[in-house]
Amino acid sequence: MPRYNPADIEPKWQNFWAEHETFKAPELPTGEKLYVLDMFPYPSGDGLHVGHPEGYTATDITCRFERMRGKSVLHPMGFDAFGLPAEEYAIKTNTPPRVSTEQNIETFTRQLKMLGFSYDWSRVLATTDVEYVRWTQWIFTVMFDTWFDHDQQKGRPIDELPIPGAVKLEGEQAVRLYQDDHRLAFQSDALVNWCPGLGTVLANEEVIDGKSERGGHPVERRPLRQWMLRITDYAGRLEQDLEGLDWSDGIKRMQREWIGRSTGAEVDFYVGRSCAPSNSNFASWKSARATSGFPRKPNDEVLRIYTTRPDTLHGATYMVIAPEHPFVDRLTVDEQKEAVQTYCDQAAAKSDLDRTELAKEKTGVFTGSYAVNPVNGEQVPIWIADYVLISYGTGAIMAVPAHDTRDFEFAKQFDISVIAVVDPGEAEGVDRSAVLAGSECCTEQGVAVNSGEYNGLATAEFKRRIGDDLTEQGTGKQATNYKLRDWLFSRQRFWGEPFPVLHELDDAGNPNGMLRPVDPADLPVDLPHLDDYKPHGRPEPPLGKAPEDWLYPIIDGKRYRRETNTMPQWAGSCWYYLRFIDPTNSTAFVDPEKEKAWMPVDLYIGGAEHAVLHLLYARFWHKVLYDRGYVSTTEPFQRLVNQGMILGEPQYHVTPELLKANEKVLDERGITSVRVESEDKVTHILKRHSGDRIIDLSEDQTEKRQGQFYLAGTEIPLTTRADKMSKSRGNVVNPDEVVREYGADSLRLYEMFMGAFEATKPWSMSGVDGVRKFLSRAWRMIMDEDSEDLVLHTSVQDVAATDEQLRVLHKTIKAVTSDIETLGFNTAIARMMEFVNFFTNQSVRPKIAMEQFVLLLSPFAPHFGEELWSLLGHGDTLSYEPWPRHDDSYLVESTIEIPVQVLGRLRGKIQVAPDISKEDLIAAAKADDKVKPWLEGNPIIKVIVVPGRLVNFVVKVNRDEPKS
RNA sequence: GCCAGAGUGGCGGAAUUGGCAGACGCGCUGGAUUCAAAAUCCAGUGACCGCAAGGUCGUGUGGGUUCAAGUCCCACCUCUGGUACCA
Repeated sequence: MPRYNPADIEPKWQNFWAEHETFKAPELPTGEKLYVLDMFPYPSGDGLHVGHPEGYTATDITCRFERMRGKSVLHPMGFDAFGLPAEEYAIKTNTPPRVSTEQNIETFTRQLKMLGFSYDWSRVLATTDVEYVRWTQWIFTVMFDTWFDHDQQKGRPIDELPIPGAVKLEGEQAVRLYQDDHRLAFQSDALVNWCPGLGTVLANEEVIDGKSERGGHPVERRPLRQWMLRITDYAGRLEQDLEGLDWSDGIKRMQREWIGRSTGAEVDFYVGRSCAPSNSNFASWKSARATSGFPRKPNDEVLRIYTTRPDTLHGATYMVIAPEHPFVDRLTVDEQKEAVQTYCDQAAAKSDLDRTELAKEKTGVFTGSYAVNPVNGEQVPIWIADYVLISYGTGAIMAVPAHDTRDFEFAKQFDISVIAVVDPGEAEGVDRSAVLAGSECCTEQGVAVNSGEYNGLATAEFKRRIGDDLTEQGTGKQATNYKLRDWLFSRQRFWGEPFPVLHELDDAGNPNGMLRPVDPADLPVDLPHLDDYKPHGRPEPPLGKAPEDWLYPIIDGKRYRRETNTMPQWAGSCWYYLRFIDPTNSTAFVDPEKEKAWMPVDLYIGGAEHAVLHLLYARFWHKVLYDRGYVSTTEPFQRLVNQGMILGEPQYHVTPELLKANEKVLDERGITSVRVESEDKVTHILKRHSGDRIIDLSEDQTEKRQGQFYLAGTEIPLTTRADKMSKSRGNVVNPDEVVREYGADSLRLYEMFMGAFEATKPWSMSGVDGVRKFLSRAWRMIMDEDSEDLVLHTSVQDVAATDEQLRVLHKTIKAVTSDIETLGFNTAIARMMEFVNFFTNQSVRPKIAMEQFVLLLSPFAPHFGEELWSLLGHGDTLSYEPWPRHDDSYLVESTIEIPVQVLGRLRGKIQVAPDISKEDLIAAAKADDKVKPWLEGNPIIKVIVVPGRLVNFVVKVNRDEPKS
């Protein structure tokens, strides 16, 4: 009695594929190429999550489908294995990170293979592989060797950097320092995100709401010397090139917002040498500027600000500089020194979290000095306030309270005058007179007032005019700014790539500030063995405790100290898609010919959580490699699709109050609960005992009345909600268990059947059961389950198909093919279910139809497909069988059903020939028994006919004579 | 607060873009098979009224456009994600 038994057939075919290297990709594509990539997993200690196989199955279906359509498919897999979580796990389990990482990779590999993905496993890599690290470090040296030429908008070799004569005169050291100052990889002393909980600094992208993305530890601002990558130089191109990419609008928008391009003007306000500049000094400064023009770098005489609204210059009633601004000291008058000092100290002590969450009320302090507004010669007071950030624009602003909400709040707080310079007109929701009187703030565009010669200009025109005027006067210029900050690239942890950089030491053994990249021939710089690599909460990296011979290499008689920071987790994932093309190359990171043949990635699938991290960083590295001639495309990932998140099964929640009030009732029913906290809310998930396990309530323990769920037979209201899978909620689904119980093909099929690929959707174990039943039904459609041996069902015969059978078959081929092309996997499966429902009822099932069906199903359920393909009498794998093609001529039906509406409501249905004429169709509709009564006594005004779809009669209803 | 996306039976979800709402699956009900059960097969299954034929209502809420609205427009509510002094 051979039933469908995945436990037998799945390992069998997995072994077959491995033995025959069925999915080995050619070195170079033969014919049309297709590079399909999954976001490689981070091999955590928990093993694969059911979220992983969702994307992996989607790419696998696409690959298997396209292989059958004759394309050369590259479909690799690897592991992103450096970084914090792996290291934390290693510490927790007290194993060296390399050992625990390798164990985790082994688990992941076993699980991935168990799911039957058609990866070319000969290309597998991990970012922690020494040979991989070598090339990650090599790419870093390329970044180190590159400066960004803003005129050409291109990264160029550092020895092409023009050195100013003055620097040259200072000697070789000065030249080297000047170069270091321009490299894409450089060191900086800026304020960084220091996370004591993790014992490392973090990139801006890794800080969310003032907490670390990993672990949610608080993050504080600290000045520390760190390695940075000059991603801001590429901000313009990173934004622009999004245009040509086939990504979802959502992800593009998120990247655009993160890059945060804005255009406006930089304007110099005269501050002179004294704290209250005089009019005559201002006048002479202004006339000097008219001839000298706007300097690239401002001197001490001016305070340079950035604004997106140069049209509101006349409304600037005060200025603000950030507490960290270099002019704070010299602009502070003696009487204000103490107050300013106190304020700046407070601001420095504030964490990012304090600055944002406690930002309800504006704070600030007056410096006592004034600047002169270049457009009208007015003196305006200069304040210090932490609502201005040192890291954006010039760290200083002109404040226009009438037309900027933040400035308005500040002005109200400190009683500063408000002058309206934009008349918003009679717009809805705007109190025009209040705005003009300065008692309300309006940020909308409008027409200029109180702006001297500019009065009457519309905002856009004003901006253009004043931009030109400022340029001519040498007091300002158009400027573009980005929210994006340079990428903080070093970490004070052990488990990452060591920087291939050496610090030159002087005779006393101290670094002299000179850097030397490690020679490419000496790469990789491997991690040394450390007995203790644990973080200690201080910013000194653990590699500082490395053995002397590692830490202090001697080259050409010179002693160096190695850089002891390590690279962040993101380094390895920035270029892995390139290494997959040529994973064993020992002379280059990728062979140029192969790179050209396979790139770009045609389909990239992964979670949306990488929108501003991995996807931004990888694009940046790719552009640098492109500029330096190492890759042939400007963008790495042509088409990107984000899979939706898979949530746990819905669970029943009650509020803490209800739980307390109903303790007794719940107890009597053997119901227990699990407390969960999310954000600031606390709820309790109701659970019950099953043996010695605690599981979720069953459906019949609840009931729905008037749209509200209650605990069955009680008045206790329940909220039902599907949440992210987490151990604390007890709703994590383990793929191993699913495969054991239902098989890999069922898991794959279910993940695709759950709903739209990009939608968030809840897990349901009975849904897995449903697709498993479908596979069993499909098995029985072809195989005789009652026989002792593996024989075909007697209905499966080598005969021609009937017209109806052909129609069903070709309809299915057509639908499944186009659904796979658009990643509409759920509906493709529904169509195949319909096919099985139809053919199970056929007493004769043409073998050819069964074979075509098996081919259609095989990308979804590959083990099932291979097994039946072989039972249908084929000797080899079906992986390269031609994909079934549909023939439209089989799809035509002899009669079609047309709905007939009267006044837009369905009143009848008629059977007609598909090619019926309009007139005949109307006549047939009128004649229909169900339709007739609705037309009687009501004159037809209009008839709407949509050929092949419907007929709709628009009638004049005669109210006086109701129809009988 | 701002910016996206979503809200469809008891549940997961379909719906060629304005043309028969609820495909497909789960669950449920009834029947067949069985000593019995599991499995399987068949039928039914949005709500309400009706013996029935049939009718009325129905895609978060309220309005609108249209012969026709889940789909388009306006206002609002709820949920999910992103973002948060970026001048």
